[in-house]
Amino acid sequence: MSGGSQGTHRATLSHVAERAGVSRSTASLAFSGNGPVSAATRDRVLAAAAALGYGGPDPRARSLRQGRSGVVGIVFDERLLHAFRDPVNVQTLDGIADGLGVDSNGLLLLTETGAVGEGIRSAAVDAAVLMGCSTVLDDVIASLGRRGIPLVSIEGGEREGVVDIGLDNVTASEELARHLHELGHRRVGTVLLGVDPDRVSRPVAVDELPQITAPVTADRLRGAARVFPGLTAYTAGYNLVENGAAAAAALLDVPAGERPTAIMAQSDLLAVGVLRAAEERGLSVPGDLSVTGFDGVRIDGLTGHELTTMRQPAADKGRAAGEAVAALIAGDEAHSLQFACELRLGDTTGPVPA
Amino acid sequence: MSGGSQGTHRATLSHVAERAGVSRSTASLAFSGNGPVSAATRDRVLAAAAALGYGGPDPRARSLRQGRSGVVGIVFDERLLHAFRDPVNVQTLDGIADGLGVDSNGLLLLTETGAVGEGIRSAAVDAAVLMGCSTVLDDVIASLGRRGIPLVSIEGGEREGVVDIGLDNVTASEELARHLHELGHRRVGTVLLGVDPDRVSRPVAVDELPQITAPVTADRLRGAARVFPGLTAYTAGYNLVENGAAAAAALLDVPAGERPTAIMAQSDLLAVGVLRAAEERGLSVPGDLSVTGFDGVRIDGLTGHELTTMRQPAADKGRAAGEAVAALIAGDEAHSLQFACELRLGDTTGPVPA
DNA sequence: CGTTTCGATCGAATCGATTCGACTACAGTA
DNA sequence: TACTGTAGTCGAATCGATTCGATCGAAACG
Repeated sequence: MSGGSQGTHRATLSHVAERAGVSRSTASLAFSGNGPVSAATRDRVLAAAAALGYGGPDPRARSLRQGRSGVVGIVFDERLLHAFRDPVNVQTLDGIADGLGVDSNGLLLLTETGAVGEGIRSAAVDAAVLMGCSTVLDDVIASLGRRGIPLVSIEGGEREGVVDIGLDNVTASEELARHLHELGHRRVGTVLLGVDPDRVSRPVAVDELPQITAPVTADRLRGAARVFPGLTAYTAGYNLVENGAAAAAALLDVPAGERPTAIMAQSDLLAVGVLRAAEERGLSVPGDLSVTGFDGVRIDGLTGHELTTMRQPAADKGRAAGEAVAALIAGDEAHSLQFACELRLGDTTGPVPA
Repeated sequence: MSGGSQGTHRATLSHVAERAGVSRSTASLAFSGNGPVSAATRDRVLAAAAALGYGGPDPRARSLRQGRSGVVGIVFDERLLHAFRDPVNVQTLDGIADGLGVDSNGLLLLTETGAVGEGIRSAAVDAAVLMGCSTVLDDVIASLGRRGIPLVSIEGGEREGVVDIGLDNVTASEELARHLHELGHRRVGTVLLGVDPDRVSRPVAVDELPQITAPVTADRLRGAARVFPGLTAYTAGYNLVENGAAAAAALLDVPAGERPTAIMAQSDLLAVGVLRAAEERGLSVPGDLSVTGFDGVRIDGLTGHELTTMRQPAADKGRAAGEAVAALIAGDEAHSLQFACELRLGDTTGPVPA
């Protein structure tokens, strides 16, 4: 099979109109159904189109004239591979598609890979959803804002001119911490999501909190620190199981007396990594170590444990974002929104070891 | 935070040109850098743009004039939620982004949810990659073909005018089957991916093979049937763990003498479901039942087993598709391609029970 | 000094549709 | 019969850029 070479000139609406013996405007009406056109005329136009192999109005011209493309941009600050390995993002995306409804012409994925840089500036989108929250996006926001493109962020924190859809991360995280506290835990570690665009894996001091540019990370840490002011934090960089395991290793491989009795992972994916690290070290969960996650996603194939975690309504979040986008495009107002999480007790947390 | 109401009229290149005291054409050159423009002039233009809050050339107008948008459509025939739960699709997508390179302006996701129907026809894409293979796509292919838009399919089988990037599914599957055969297995079941757009979960007779519209499913079944002509097949509909478990249940819950000694799942996700179903029934793997998968994806959190499977180069496949698209857009030729899979022995297959 | 050359700029055509206001019949109404 | 309303159609303006060929001035050259 081969391809390429799209023949000579392609038929346009003018050709169709000429062949059907009507004006361009009438032909246009026949296709869009926006004006009164007699059945006979419409049939003639459609027949002419078929004869010429005309594939319908050119979306480029249409969107120029109408001033909108029906496309919504989804901006990530990492590779798709990483973004979509996280079920939360996938659920959110699905929710967005759902919330946008049938008027949408699709979601335009804009990523680090050569697209955010230029792509975001030269993509014909009617609105954009920001799924990352790195500072790289500041440029994007300014650029799109100047073009008058409505913006909605997911877990991006409050920003001027951007509608944000998020979670009650602080209180949710605090609730998890309180659960551990009630079980008697006092020496607690936490595995953080990325703290900055570099995504380096490293220890983080609690007093670095103000410098953390990712709102999710900062808020979840803040909530935990309310209960455990002296907790040890280590950032995993990427939200992947292996990074969770690496971070957990750093927290666990310390003199026995300093080892935390509980680790709060900022996501379920990271928590699975923590579980794995514990297993490798012969630590029983929750006997020797309690582990909590965050998100409440189903992780396929995770057997043997039911994770204690906060369930977040990712799909609802996405749907809300989609609806906000639709409203903004329609010229209506939309407001920032925070969803509540729900504690789900599993079997990975237990009383502090004696 | 709220939004909406994009003020009055937005600045255009003409306004910028006027304010900078140059012609529109010069202003355009200053932005695109496509012609000789003196540094002084360019500065004046950029300054005028900044003063007016001009956000750069309108992508809609640009794409109309240039005849291309830089956007590549990715067509799915299912919800994003399902599509992206499969790591293979995610890897492939990432590969596509990679293969397209930096000229790309992003990937436009077109899905069942209100987008394939109309969206695909009214989306300004330079080319499209077909990721599903249901017959729904036939319309799409015709429609896009008429518009002269190059098409590349992933595992779509040979089609007139479409470049296909796939795998050696038949021989790969046969190799897996042969492995089981060498271990002594004779009574074998298989869990199929979807066989038709309905995605119903049901038993499938081997002589239904010609009617299976999904090439992947058909080819993998064909390969297995070469070794085990009488194998029992059950289609899972969707490629999800729970569907795999349900299909496995149907294969396992039969009189003891008829129960298969091995189950070949057409994907790793389905295989995990099979493992789960076996576990629920107290069957040991590979003691009582051997299980094979397909894909060789890392399934986060799958512990306790190393799946015997065929590793497929999903990212390479995606990259090849991306490169094919890039070539077609550039007017070059591109050719269909089949990648080879590689057998990876795990601990889920063993000798047939005595 | 006249001519060529080249860099910088400009005017105008063009991409392919949508849409608004105007125009024409023709039907219905008083 | 004259008038109004409406369905159907058309012409022309418009969306906002890119790009080709022409023009113009100055520098380089013989």
